[in-house]
Amino acid sequence: MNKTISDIIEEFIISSLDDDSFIELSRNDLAKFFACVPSQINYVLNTRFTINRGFMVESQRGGGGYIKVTRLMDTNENFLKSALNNCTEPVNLARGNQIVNTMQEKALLTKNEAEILKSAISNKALNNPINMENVMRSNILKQVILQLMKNNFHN
Amino acid sequence: MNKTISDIIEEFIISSLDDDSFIELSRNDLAKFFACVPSQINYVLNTRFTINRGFMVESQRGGGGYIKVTRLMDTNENFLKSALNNCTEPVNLARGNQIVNTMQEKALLTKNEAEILKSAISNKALNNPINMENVMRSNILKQVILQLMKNNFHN
DNA sequence: AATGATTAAAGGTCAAAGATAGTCAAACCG
DNA sequence: CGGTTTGACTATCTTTGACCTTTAATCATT
Repeated sequence: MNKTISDIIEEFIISSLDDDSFIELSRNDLAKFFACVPSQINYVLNTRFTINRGFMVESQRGGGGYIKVTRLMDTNENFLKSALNNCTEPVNLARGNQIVNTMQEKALLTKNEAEILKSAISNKALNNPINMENVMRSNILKQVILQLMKNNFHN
Repeated sequence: MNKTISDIIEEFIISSLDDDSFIELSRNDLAKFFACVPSQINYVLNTRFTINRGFMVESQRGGGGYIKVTRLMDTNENFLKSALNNCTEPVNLARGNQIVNTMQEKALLTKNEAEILKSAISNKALNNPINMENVMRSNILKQVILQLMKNNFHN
């Protein structure tokens, strides 16, 4: 709704990170640009650009000082890359579920999302013998919907 | 029937929910508008906008604080049943996406979950001409992983 | 030219003030 | 009595400013 100055600064920094994996900022210049006190920048960095949210902040004081914000490519990305590699060849049910479970462990999927996905790749969803996308798709959706019903209503 | 101020606030919020599935309110502004104490708003939310009645309330304190009221369509179960019925016959891409989008609008799927699902039923995921579960599964997973990468890493 | 001292230019910390929202129990009213 | 209204007190998030620390640049001395 009503964005705070902190929200706006956050957006600015994130949008500046679009292409590069890091940027260097000047705390004072940023504060001037947004007409706020310099410590406001620290507030934004401390509350928004945490490790938990996938960022790293380094800085240097003194003349020529700077603040460097890095978007972390943590092991999650490596895992996804390797999993994607796995998918260049057929994936059986056990292996598929294992991949989904690991994604959930790594918080790349919520429990709900993992359940949705596992129902999408279940044998039930995929056991269509004929080459028909629409049929396969309807099977997948059917399974997902059944799963959602189970999640949302207890019967 | 003499309406109480609580009833009137309830009606106001519900009418604000016309098309959108949620709105964000300012507790203080609303209280001022209805010339009541702010905690009156909490009373209305606690007694009228319950899960049981098909609503969800989220909020944030402090500067830029807000109250977000989401309507959880109680016709959700009916919609799922009808969608499931749809899936007894082939579902083309447009129709499939439409179903997923509606599930998202009805808060049955988060944005993330909807994206996952749409990538799972995309033409890319399903265009395998041979009757092989494992191949289809790996295709689906591949698309989902690509989507997750897009969600989690900006490149 | 080398070195040590001083100054200027960053960024950091923390607590108070400001801005919202939440809780709970007493008072009120039908 | 049961639902509603009110307000004092509390909790949480944001903004601000005074004071602190670190580092580069400069200056003075030998």
